[in-house]
Amino acid sequence: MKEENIRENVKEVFATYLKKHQYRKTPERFAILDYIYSKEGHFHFDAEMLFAAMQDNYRVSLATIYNTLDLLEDINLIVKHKFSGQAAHYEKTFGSIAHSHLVCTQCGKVKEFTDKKIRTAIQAKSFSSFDVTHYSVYLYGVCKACRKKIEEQEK
Amino acid sequence: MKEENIRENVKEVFATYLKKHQYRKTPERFAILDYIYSKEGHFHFDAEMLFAAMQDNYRVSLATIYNTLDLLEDINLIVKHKFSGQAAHYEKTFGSIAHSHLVCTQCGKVKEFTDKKIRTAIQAKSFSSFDVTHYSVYLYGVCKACRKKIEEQEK
DNA sequence: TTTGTTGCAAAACGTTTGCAGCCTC
DNA sequence: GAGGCTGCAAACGTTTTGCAACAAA
Repeated sequence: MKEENIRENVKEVFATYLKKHQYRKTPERFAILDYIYSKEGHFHFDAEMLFAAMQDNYRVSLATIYNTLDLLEDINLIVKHKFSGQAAHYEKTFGSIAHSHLVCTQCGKVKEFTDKKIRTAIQAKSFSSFDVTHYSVYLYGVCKACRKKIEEQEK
Repeated sequence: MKEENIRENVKEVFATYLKKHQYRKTPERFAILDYIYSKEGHFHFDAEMLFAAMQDNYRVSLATIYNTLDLLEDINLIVKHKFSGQAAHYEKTFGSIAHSHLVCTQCGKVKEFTDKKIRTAIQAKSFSSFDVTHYSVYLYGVCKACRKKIEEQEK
């Protein structure tokens, strides 16, 4: 699916969800969704970043951002990650391939990678008493830059 | 390795680490480590629980607990999990088989499971510019109990 | 003796909540 | 017009920090 279509499609998904639950279609909610899906690639963000970045386009309060992120998480239009840092990170899911994360325990940087074997192994798994909607894989370790720093320190 | 040996072994690992970095071997630090490794199976805990539970044996402040948990995380004697809830959860790693987590997005309950295919697929992966030390797999979804509740609500 | 570590309390941080006014339905 | 939603600020729970007293090396 093309980027453009996705951007429209997720709006529909959100609208349908809101209608079903008799929640209201407010401009704030759609502004937030659209901002997130206007970004290409694996756009990682937290609530504060979104708040700051959106000031230019459409002004919304932090409380509303949190509220809306919760709704979007409910319908799996975004995923919430809790890496080791303080703030929760979010990323859009629709139209993106399931991927895993490399998290550097030294500097906290996060990189994505995809691996077919991992994806297949996880998707093959099923449970009688649990309906899986999505998943996250985190590999922790030390990135090249931090490895170098450590080696230099040890000299 | 027997449980008893593990309990002794991790103390050595910790002691070696402390010595290497010229940190001090305080009774508080070893009391915390030993308490964690005195529990059998996949012992999940957060800082507050540990603080409360340890009062009987050896009194330590919350600040020291956080300090020590950080050190133990550094040497991978424990893993830190950040589920969607509030407080970070920890669990011991030494002597336990790598496992994945099922997280219910409704009630927040966490169950463990092991899957050889997933384990193999992840362990087979290697990176030229990243040294993996450990990993976490989370499958999100809805557990049986919550599924029932939702179905009843929809009637 | 030196200096890292502790306990305590206060501060910091991300997130949630209460409330008055607003705007969708 | 009714009631959900917003922005604001205050409150919350977890984690970190500053500091004086303490204790490991």
